[in-house]
Amino acid sequence: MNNKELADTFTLIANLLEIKGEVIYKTLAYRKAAESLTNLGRDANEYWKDGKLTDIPGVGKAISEKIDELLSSGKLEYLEKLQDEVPAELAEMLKIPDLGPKKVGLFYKEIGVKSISELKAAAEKGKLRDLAGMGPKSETKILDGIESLSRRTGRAPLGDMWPKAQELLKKIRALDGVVDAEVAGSLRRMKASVGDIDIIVAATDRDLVSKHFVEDPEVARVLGTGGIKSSVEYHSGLTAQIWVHEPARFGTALQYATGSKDHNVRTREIAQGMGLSLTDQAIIQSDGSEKLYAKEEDVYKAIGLDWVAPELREDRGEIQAAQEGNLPKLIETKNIRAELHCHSTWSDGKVSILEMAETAINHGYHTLAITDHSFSLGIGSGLSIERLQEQRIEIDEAREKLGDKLQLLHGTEMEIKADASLDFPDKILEWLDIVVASLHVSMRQERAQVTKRLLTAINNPHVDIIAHPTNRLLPDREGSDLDMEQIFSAAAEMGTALEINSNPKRLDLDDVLARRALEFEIPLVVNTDAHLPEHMDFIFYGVATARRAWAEPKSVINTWTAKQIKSWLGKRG
DNA sequence: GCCGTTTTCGGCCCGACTGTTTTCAGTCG
Repeated sequence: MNNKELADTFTLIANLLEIKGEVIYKTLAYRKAAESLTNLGRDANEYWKDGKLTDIPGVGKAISEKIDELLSSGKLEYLEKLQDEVPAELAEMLKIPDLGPKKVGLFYKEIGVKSISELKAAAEKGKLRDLAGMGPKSETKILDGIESLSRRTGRAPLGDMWPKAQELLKKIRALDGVVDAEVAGSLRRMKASVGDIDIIVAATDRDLVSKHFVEDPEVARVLGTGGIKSSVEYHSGLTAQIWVHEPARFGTALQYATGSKDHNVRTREIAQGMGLSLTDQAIIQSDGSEKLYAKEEDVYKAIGLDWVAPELREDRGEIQAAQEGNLPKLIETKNIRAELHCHSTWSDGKVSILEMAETAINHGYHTLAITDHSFSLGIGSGLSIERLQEQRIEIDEAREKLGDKLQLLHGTEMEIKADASLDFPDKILEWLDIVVASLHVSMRQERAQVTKRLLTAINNPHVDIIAHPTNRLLPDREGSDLDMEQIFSAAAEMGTALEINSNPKRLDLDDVLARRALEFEIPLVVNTDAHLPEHMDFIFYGVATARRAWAEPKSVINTWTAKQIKSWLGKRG
């Protein structure tokens, strides 16, 4: 069982306990443990083997015993017993908007409703309205919620949501009386997948802004609207909400809505310790008076913290760093000066080598590596050794045209085959300027084999970069089952760089693994894997992921000078 | 169920909105 499966198990337990009506703090403890396992960056099996499960934050005696049972036997008696009382299907009903654990529990206990389809039938027959706390409106709301669930998209990749949020933001900023507006929530924290769009608005006429927001013709359903908060669902299935505040409260409002929840719990604790109460409206002093903050920086300052970049606000140590003045000087997109993984028409890219080179120059880069696929990747029309040698001629021609405007490197994205052999012999790898290795096939092999494939590449001194190491695809395809600790050890030993692939469908390594790689002092590289000139804009998402991993420019090789990159490659053979 | 710079017991962030009530419970973020 991997971390995600453990986390899913504890999330299920939390949901079932909540429906059962267990004290809320017990369910919170299970959720906290699930969250913690997801953000761990190390395989929980490692902790288990060392007998150190309780070192994991939020894991104490009871939960560590459950992890032990799950890892030993793959089963959990506690969960099986719990399911006798509360069927696991009930947890599915929690996905219906505006329906929570109390109501699900009520419907189950009172009229035996176990599934969404049974709930729908009961609502249509008017069987819900007479239950305690229910009425005709609540019944209709549930039917609307079920319908909305079928329309909703769930969490979507950051790359899909970000442009939509920017459009919405533009619309809102253009409204009368709007002074300022910013995205908040997981979108502002640049999480790889995002549930909905949160926007904080500073406005002089707050009602007018809310009115325009909910009356937009693209709105399918108004989920709620009040003096401060309004939320809507668009015909596309996307949901968005805005909080409208007076401009003087914009700082606390933005801080609050950016989250994460756990980060906010910490900031509030600190405020409490100072006799203050931090809310989305203001900081309330011990005498009850309000202090207003228009700027987020000043909110952090007021509770003794340096301003924390949104990408770090996950309660992964950033609060302590902010207290001690130790926050990292995070990498920025403008620090990126080289692209070391892209494709041309020689394989599955859409434009010529020269066009990619010009795009790189327009991005202000000093170095570009052309890394077309190698031959065993049939779908990417990979290059044979002969074709690779022919490609060198075109590279040299391009070099002549470009002069000193760009350092153009001839490389490959070499396939690591299913049997762990590499596509090119060492002689060819040595001849190339740069070697990026990756796998695209047989990613569902068992852990030992798929790990061995990456280790073979890492341990070859001619391989410089491992691209998209886990091969996950957002939103749904999980990465290969890899022993990441072994891979990190080997990469650290060999000095092989690991990629953060900036394509928003990949973002691989993810933030958690990239941070772990930095702990091993492994060099990172943020590449776009561009197949089109426009793809080079993806760098924004890759850098965001690097920021979430606490990366500083010096740890990312494509922030280095052209000379430094050339010299690094030269030393690697 | 977890945790400790007042605590090994007693807390655990805080408020908006809605629909049901007639002062509050449930849901959400």
